[in-house]
Amino acid sequence: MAILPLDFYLEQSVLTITEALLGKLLVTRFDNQLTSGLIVETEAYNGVNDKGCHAYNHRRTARTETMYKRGGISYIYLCYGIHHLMNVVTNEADTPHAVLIRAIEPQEGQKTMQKRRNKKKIDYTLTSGPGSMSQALGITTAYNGNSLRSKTFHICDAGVNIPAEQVLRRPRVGIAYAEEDAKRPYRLSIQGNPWVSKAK
DNA sequence: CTGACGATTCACT
DNA sequence: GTGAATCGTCAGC
Repeated sequence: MAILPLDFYLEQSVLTITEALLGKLLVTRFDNQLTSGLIVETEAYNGVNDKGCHAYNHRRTARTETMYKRGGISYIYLCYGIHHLMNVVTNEADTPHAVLIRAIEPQEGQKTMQKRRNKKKIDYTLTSGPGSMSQALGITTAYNGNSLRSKTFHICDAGVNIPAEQVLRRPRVGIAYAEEDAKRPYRLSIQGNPWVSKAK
């Protein structure tokens, strides 16, 4: 399967990429354990004018520096001291756009994911929600800033096409501080897919 | 140096 | 439905 080319990540509109990532395959091969899943839920963070974005108003700190790099890499940070949240950095350097990957539909390595998640049974909570998804794929802040076009960490075109009418658009949650920007329909998912995280 | 807090999840009532 | 977990980040002093 074809790893997405650099050009895919340099598109100007982060919303376009947020939609295009639905149906793509996210793959990790950490600790020699192959795990992968189809992306079913994404969220756009639209740079310096988006109050929900860590880089709002050109905020530039050690943490946000990753988002200011050229697209095609990961931006991973620790949330609530527990959860490793993974984003896809897009656009050219100095344009801090990112797409949060919120949920996947498991493909390869489901046993490994189950073990990492410490679950007795596989159910829809295995990879649903950004913290859970990262845990299942073994993604941690240790991989922050890494290329998404490497052997061990990449996104491929799985030949799955999601028609526009199957794309559900909802407001982002958990960012009340973003005020009016919190209401924007930046949270995208595949309509009817059971692996999408529960809307709050 | 200090303290408040978070792009969440889970156990428990 | 409610609250705890848990620690890096960031603004302010």
